[in-house]
Amino acid sequence: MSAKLHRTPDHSLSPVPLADFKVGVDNVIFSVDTQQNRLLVLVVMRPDPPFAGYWSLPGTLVRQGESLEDAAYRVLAEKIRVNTLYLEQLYTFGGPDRDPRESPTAFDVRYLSVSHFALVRFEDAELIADGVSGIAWYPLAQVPQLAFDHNEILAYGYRRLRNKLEYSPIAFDVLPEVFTLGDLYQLYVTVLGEGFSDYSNFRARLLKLGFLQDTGHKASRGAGRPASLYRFDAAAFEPCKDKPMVFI
Amino acid sequence: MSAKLHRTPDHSLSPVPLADFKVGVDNVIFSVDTQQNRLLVLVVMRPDPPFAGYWSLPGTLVRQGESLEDAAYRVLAEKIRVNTLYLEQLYTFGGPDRDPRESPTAFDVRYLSVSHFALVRFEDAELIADGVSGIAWYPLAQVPQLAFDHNEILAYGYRRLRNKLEYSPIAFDVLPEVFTLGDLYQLYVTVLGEGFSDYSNFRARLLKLGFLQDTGHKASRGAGRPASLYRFDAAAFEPCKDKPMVFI
DNA sequence: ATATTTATGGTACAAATAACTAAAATCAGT
DNA sequence: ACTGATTTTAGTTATTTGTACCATAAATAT
Repeated sequence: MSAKLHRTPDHSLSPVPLADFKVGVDNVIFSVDTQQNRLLVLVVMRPDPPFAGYWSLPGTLVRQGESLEDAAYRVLAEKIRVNTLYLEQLYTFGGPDRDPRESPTAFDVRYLSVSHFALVRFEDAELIADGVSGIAWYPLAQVPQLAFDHNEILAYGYRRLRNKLEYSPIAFDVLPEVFTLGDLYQLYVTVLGEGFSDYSNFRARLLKLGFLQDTGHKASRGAGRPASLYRFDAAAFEPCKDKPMVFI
Repeated sequence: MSAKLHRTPDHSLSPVPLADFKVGVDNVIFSVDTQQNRLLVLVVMRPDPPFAGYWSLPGTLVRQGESLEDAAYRVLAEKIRVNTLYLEQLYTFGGPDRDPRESPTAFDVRYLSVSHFALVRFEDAELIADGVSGIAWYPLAQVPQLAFDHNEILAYGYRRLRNKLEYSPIAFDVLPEVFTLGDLYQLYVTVLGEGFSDYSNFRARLLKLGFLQDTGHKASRGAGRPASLYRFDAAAFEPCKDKPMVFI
């Protein structure tokens, strides 16, 4: 708790001590099990203090020479093997007292978390169990109390997921390469609930937007007329950038 | 550049050196001069290196015991005297090499910027000239090259401003307490350009949404029929939370 | 075969948006 | 005090878009 003089960038000499930070990234990683229609969140068990024995969002501290995004990708790669994914920055949580390592007496180090939001394909995703700490997909509704302020971060991520689903083509980062319109609709229902158009109107709208290309193949799984299989056409999506996909 | 062993939270002993950070906040502070219909950004002159003599976004480094938001408010209060304003977190810029103080040889300290987005009423805002460094409102189009990656941050802030204007009642944080529908329309035009509804349809929509209460008074400034003065009714806005105000 | 299930392709109605027209209330100048 | 310019206000109308609902097609299960 040294109260030395620090040189600030704007003025000459200031008696106000600056905080020293370690910066972490914590990832809210979502996936959707399209078989069971469940929205899943990736959590890892903390073996060491603080919060030993608690589940938490997968995170790490940023290393020398590493960008925030690099760190976020690294965490992801340590926990899960995927080839495709979506990732963006979410929000930065940085109040004092958010990490017990920095309180109550020590003003030495602050821990700040730059949270990220990621989506992976459930089928492709292979969890990496390192034997030391647990790792698991949790259905969103059943996520227990997490370490630190991670429940708050998760809530923030879920809000972002819902918003993005409305305007962005992120659904296609979660679905398999080819999918039926029924799959797509179910995905929206699993994440958003039932508060939007019925299947028929959803269908009509998506097809009219014109970025779903029919593969010509059919999917037949059990009863019912076989559904056409579609593929997302990223180029054809461009004009639809600002148009909503669904109306919540 | 010590390569000591660091204790990481998740594992035992790791030879990977973590980065040490100073955390800054940089504010994109917008205002609108409703007299001259100009969108303005607040910039300050840097008296000291790095980037001495460059304009930059007003920023500061986070102090011990201070939250990110507190730091953002502090910067604002140091530069400008206002009673009402809007402020929210924008994005966190944290790559290595974004601050010359951390490169090229030194891995000692990284500088990370948690940018914030703020709106103030131009009439209320009184700039605080501390004599040492300059401070000025710049029309957005005429902002020169700024220090660090601040032009990028500014671009990000402007995108946020446009998006918020579509769905949030932030216009009323910039306008005076009472205003005419013409004022409101002009504000939207200055920020968004001409790419949306004409005045007549804008008017009809806003009035129908029902959160503008007529004060009963009229504004007469020069030629033309005097316009009714309105006030924003925050309570009545609630139901309109998700409805767009304009269509871009 | 017949019922059941799921996919597909519609229609009809209500609501919202965009383009446009006209009237009302002021001012500036003659 | 009339005239024209200017700005606010108040509509009308055509077109598009969203919603609710229905009919048929193509498969499976019994």
